[in-house]
Order: sequence, then C-alpha cells, then structure tokens
Amino acid sequence: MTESPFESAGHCRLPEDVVSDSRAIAARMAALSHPARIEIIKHLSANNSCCCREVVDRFDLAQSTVSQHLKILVEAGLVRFEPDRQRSRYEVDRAALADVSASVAALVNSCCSGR
Amino acid sequence: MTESPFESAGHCRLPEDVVSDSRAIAARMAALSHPARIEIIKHLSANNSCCCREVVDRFDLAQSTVSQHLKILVEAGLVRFEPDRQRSRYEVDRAALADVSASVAALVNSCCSGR
DNA sequence: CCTTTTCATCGTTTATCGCCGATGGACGAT
DNA sequence: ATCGTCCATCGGCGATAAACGATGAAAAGG
Repeated sequence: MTESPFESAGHCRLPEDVVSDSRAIAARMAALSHPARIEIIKHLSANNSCCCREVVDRFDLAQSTVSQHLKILVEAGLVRFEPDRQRSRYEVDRAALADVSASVAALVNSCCSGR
Repeated sequence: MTESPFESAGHCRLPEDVVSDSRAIAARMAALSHPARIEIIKHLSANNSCCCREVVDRFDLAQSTVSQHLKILVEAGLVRFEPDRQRSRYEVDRAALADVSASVAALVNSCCSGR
C-alpha cells in the first residue's frame, strides 16, 4: 500500500492545512527538480513561446520525452498551453514562477525567524 | 541503461556549465520536493536543532524513514549534521537555504528579462 | 487524395523513491 | 556485564519517474 503519511489527513500529527501547504510547495518544486525541465523553462522564456518541436530540436531528447516534460510543467501550472493549428504553443507563466519563488522565500524566512 | 541526456556531457546540445547549473538547482529542489522534508526543515528551524528522535516523535514516520529524509537533506547541503554523543544533531543551514531561494529568484528573473 | 509534419498518448523497460522492519553499533545507566 | 536508548544502514516491496519507440489523430502542402 505504501500510502505516505502525508498523502492524507489523519496520518500525521500536524494540522492539515500546514501539511497541505507543504504538499503544494513540494509539488511545484518537484516540477522544477529535473534539469531538463529547468532548461526547458529557460528556453521557453528566452523565446517568448515555443512549440514542442522547437524544444525537441534544441535538446537531445525524444519528442515523446519532451512532450511529457512539457505536460508536467503545464500540470504544475508553471507553463501555459495553447493549441495553435497543428502546433502547440507553450509559454512560461511568469506569475506562477514568481509565486514559486515567493513560496521558497517565505519558507526560508520562516526558518530564519524561528518559524 | 536509461542514462539521462543531462547526466553527462556530450548528450546535450547545450554548454556544459549551463546544464550543470540546472543540475545543481534541480538537485536542491529535489531535496525540497517532499512534504515530509519541508516539514522537517521547518521543525528543525523552529527548534534550533534536533536529534533524530525528536523528529520521529513529531511525525508519524518510522525512525528509519526519518533518518533517510535527514540524510537526503544533509547530502543536499541544506542541513548540517553533527554527531553528539550517542545522539545526532541536525541543524538547518540557513545560508544554504537562502542560497536556494536566491537561485530560484535568479531563475525567475532570467525568465522575466528574456534570459 | 496522399504525404509530411506536428504532437499527444500508450506500452514497455529500467531506475529511483518512499516506506518499513530488522539488524547491529555506540553510549549511558544500572 | 547487561540492559535500554538512539541511530544509521540494509534488504525488500510497491509505486512512481524517466526514457524511448510506435501509433494514430489533426493540420498543411503537394
């Protein structure tokens, strides 16, 4: 079963809202915890938006792999997706990215002030 | 074999230093991309330092699991470890944490200024 | 209509994660 | 010396992640 104690309430001795907060942060961190996805983010933002093919051409990754990474970034809310003819337009959501940055900063701050 | 294109040089069409930069960020993000580890970080910093047992008592996780999480945090350079008699003292490295925050902020900034 | 391009998705394989119980080492106390 | 406590590590197990090739749908071009 495995069922992590942090997956659902009741398995942890902490208030649920605190934990769910950590879960939310962790989820977005997870999306950024792969070098390919960080590079993709940079590439997307350098150009203003890219289709999948452009990313594939730039990195030595199979098209299916790139598509997967893009999907993960979209699901994490860090990248916006818009179908454009037979292409797909992927665009960095700068606000969401800034939000992640703010979350990390908040965590760091809470750690420096004794929570 | 699997061997990610980002694991070693030559598999990627990008300058190695750039990629290794992304790898470094990704590694630290990975350490923070688990709710338990975020909670542990908070707990460590709320108290000034903890031994493993204190963390175990606080969360519903087996001692071996907590020890594992702590090890991951130490290896990521986010937590300092110091053996203290038969106990272990774990302490948040606030500078390292601030560094992570800065890295993320830099990534976000580079994305906002067109890299 | 047929071909090419672009892309998402499926299925597979391999590696890694997350969790646990068990084991054993190192101390401290009795 | 023996016991209890604290801890790191090992082995195992199920779940998840990461990579790929193959397939098929949707457009665009011939």
